[in-house]
Amino acid sequence: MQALSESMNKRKQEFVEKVGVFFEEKGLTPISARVVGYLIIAEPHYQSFYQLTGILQVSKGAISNALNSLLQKEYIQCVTFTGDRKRYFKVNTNTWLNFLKTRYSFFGEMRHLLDESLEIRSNEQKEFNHDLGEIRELYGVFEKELPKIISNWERNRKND
Amino acid sequence: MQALSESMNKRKQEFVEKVGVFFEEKGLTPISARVVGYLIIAEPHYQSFYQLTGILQVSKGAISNALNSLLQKEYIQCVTFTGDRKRYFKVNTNTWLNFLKTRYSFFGEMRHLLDESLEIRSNEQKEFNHDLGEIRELYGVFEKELPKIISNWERNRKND
DNA sequence: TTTTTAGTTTTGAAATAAAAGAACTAAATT
DNA sequence: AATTTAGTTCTTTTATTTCAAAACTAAAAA
Repeated sequence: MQALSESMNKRKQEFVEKVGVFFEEKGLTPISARVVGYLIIAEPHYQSFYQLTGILQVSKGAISNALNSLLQKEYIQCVTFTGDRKRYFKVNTNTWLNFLKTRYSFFGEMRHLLDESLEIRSNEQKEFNHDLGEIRELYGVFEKELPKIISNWERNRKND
Repeated sequence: MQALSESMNKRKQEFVEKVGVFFEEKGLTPISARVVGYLIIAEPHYQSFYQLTGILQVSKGAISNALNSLLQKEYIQCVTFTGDRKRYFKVNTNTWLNFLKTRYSFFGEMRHLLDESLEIRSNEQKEFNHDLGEIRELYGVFEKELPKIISNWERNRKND
């Protein structure tokens, strides 16, 4: 079992901080965001509940909530080892792919909202309606092209 | 000057509500999000401070803050008319294009964070490092392809 | 000059959210 | 059976956010 006081070097600390800010902006709580940041650079890349409370200096309750919410969002997953009761947590690399999928669902939702707005609007203000229509088009293009980029990449990946 | 009690029909109200939820998820406050929702379907597509307080039933202070924060984020812009002291607000269609640019800056930031994590990590845990590297690749591809999609669309647009 | 208009800023209340800490629980160990 | 481990859940504290209401301000109109 590692010492609770085990700490990170400056570069790692700054990295955790930076990823923390990034994912806070994306809607995670500060602690969840820092857990993700730390797990990206942790060695080994899986860390126990206990290690996380120690290295991030937060309460058990807070880590428990953070880990469970991250598990539920599939940012992380857990692994276990025979003869060790503890659960270890690591970032779910597949989910980082899913992030991209979420992002293209954003384009779809956006396109849909713009469709609906055009249905609602009269056809006065033609110029404004035209602008909305153009943007709708662009979101539609994204919606169509992004999956292609992903599946292209997936195909190349298999041929490694 | 329009009556303060002017109200929306059900469909419009639901639309405002829906866009409201959507943009709240993206980090706007409820009132800001509803302002955006309303401006998308408002006729005319520009609306005054006073009209917004009336139709959305919120205080002047709240609208003032909402409008200023939306202006700063460039979700909206204001227009004026000669002989009318009031400022009118409308959604900034250019910014909806910028949203996409913001989104591809996301891919760049993400790619950058993954680069840095690979620098920090030792080359033990080769498999995990390999996974991170692959994801980094994909984000890199997005970072490169999205601008192409946008400029393609911009080219077609001019040729209308 | 006084009043009105078109907002802004300040104040404060209410709601919500994040996290600490303590009490709890279920499984494993002794 | 008693204790330890590995967490979870509950309670409380603190901080932050969101908004209404009222006080304020600067420009325009009367």
